[in-house]
Amino acid sequence: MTDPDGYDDSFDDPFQPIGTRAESAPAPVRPQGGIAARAMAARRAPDYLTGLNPEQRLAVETTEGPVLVLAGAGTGKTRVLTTRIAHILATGLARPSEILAVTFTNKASREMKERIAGFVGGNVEGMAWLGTFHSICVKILRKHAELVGLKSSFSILDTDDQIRLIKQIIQAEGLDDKRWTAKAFAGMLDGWKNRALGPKDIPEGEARAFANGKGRKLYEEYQERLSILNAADFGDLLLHVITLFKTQPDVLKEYQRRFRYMLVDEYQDTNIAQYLWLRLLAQGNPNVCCVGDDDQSIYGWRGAEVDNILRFEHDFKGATVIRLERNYRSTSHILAAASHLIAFNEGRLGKTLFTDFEEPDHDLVSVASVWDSEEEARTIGDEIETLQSRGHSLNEMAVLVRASFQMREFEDRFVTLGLNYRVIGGPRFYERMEIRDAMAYFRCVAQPADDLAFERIVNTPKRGLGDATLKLVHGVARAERIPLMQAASQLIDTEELKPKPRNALKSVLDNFERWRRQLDQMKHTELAEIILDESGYTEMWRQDRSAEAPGRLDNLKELIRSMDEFESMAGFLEHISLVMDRDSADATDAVSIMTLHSAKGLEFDTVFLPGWEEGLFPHQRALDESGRAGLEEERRLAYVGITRAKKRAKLYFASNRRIHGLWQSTVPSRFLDELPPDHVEIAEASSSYGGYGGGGYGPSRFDSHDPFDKGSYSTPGWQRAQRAKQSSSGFSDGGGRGYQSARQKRQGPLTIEGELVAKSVSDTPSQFSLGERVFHIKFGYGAIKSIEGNKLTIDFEKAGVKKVIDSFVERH
DNA sequence: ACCGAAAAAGTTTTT
DNA sequence: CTTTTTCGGT
Repeated sequence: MTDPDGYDDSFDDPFQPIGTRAESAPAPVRPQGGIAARAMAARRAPDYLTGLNPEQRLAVETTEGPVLVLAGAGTGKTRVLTTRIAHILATGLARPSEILAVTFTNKASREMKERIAGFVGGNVEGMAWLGTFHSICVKILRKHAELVGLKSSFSILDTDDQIRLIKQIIQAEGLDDKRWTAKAFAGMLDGWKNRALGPKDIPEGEARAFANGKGRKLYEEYQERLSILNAADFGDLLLHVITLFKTQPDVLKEYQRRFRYMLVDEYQDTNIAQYLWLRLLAQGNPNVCCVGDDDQSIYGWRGAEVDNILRFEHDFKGATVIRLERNYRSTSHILAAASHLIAFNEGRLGKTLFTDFEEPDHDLVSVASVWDSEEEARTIGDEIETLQSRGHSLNEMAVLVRASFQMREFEDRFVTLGLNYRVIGGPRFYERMEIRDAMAYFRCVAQPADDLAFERIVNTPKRGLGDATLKLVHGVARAERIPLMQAASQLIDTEELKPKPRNALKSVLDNFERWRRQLDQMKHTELAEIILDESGYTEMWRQDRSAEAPGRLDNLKELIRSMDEFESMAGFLEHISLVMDRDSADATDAVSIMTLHSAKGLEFDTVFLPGWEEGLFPHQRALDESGRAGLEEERRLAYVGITRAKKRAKLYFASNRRIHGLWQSTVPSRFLDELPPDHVEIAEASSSYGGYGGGGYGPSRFDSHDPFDKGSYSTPGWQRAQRAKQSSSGFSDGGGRGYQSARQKRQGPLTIEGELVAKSVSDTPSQFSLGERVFHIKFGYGAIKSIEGNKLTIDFEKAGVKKVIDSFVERH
């Protein structure tokens, strides 16, 4: 791309439309459905359309007006999106630079680019407006920065910079930064910005909730600081563009005119700000196509507004809604399980997935009970080995957990088994300490006014420049209104500093000056190496004898290697703030371990789903904090998990789990009871199972290990779903008394029609006394050493000292 | 200014 | 039980 902002791109489109467009003609405006257009499309019977089913084809060919494509899991969503773009290009309806295609992640936009390239023959450079919400906003903002009070060279703060900045503001305000943490405020800020609320717009209640009513003031101050630093945080990228569009009608018109067709991926994940952004653009042009699945909305907790997709028809008048329900991924059992489960949710647009993929020998969805997380890992490890020995590739297997702490147990087990695995997710490459440090050095060289970067590395490695010195520098900087580095160099010339810090500071500044001079003279990768070397940074890690140190050095090498792809240091820094995920394109065969959240969009032949227990999944916190909505989001997460499986879905629940160091008994997840019995098998009981089911709580049909007993299937929720499902035929299952009466007796978490009312841990004082001899199903006999509420510390005769919950032991 | 010990907290994640 | 962050002593 010759033009860096891709905006004033000339008409040298790399795509040659299949249509009859004259070479020098301006963009054709053709009435959709016009005879010529249809003839044009028909003439070639383009091969890109031939493999589509009727709904997919409709979604591709309905180019005019608002379109909502409800694409269930595995129904070819990405295919529709990319084919639609290819179709618009091929029929000459728009040029590549006139299509806006928005995704959430860089990964998604990269994939889309690749797939469009497949259609159009390699060159997708013309698709200047295919990218994430944020990258597109940056592109717009760089062009019009002055109109919203920024300079075009503004820098983008990442989460870490943001937190440190907030911390400074909180301290400057004289607040206790322990009582009012920067992290907490960052969370509130995020919430506000997700809803497109500026300092003046935030609700009074929320403004008061933080720091004795200083919330609004802090927000204002934070924005002020950002503008002084000529910086924007991630939320600002969107908000500034919204402001720009609202205050500059001519600019808005320009973009409305430019974007003839707009596409949004994963629409169920959009927040309010993103919605408003889209609405502004769509005002001038109704050709908006949003693709999403309300049943896969799992990011409500970070601001995603399911309402956006639920209200689409209302918001975009005359919208065509197309449902993609034919699933190309999973067996009928897996689909039945997922569909039955998700039917328990109320607020949904409703889709029913179906498939032709039906063979008598398909595995049922399996549910297995295990004693504890250790046995869970052992069982899954064994099953993986069995599958592997039958010739299944490890790449086609995944363990999907609810929370990351569950991963360790599997890693441990797989290590002892010598099973190859990879963990997906976790800290991103660019979030690692060493990468951020190195980046801060580069930023200081390339952007001398980058205070946050300077602060980060001024004393890394240790140079004897602590708080005291830094405070002085800060004081000068604030008084003179100059960047920290400039302030530091002034300070050196005075006598205010003691000789030791003074020399240290001087040597740091001298270094930066030297590096800056070398910036234009040598290759940026070479300079980067020199910087890390001469600053003593690499040496610092070489001295470090901790286990991670070698890995960190490797990461630094990797960082330098990745810089090679960029033209210059500045070019590298420009891109890095928005795009830098490590491409772990690992060729080795390995089982994947990841959270359910990071599994969205992926698929595997076999999916292992451990930890289906109340409190963990659905997670207690989701229930406590968001009630019904929280439960429904958890259920969607379960739906996402099951639908990742192509051939085999295997679910597990443990009767006992160690949470925060103490053993707790657990109840099988209500989601297990929401699965359709005909498509589920209860897996064989494990040998080590002691016959102690459910930890003394109410029964679940999964307490039974008799493979012939599929349980009663009569929980209230199950009946409700049955009624919903069969309401057309008037059929209703009348059973269920047995379970209900048992449920009323149980002492565990109290639920009323799926809504949790009591907390998980009982607050009644323990009925045990010190020194008492007790029996525990796992650890055997022991004596009570101490009691804290319902937590007992017990010295077991065989197992040693353990902490357990009192409901776990009985008097003896 | 730096290091070690104690205390606190401990879903989910992208840009 | 772990990991991370903070506090206090040297």
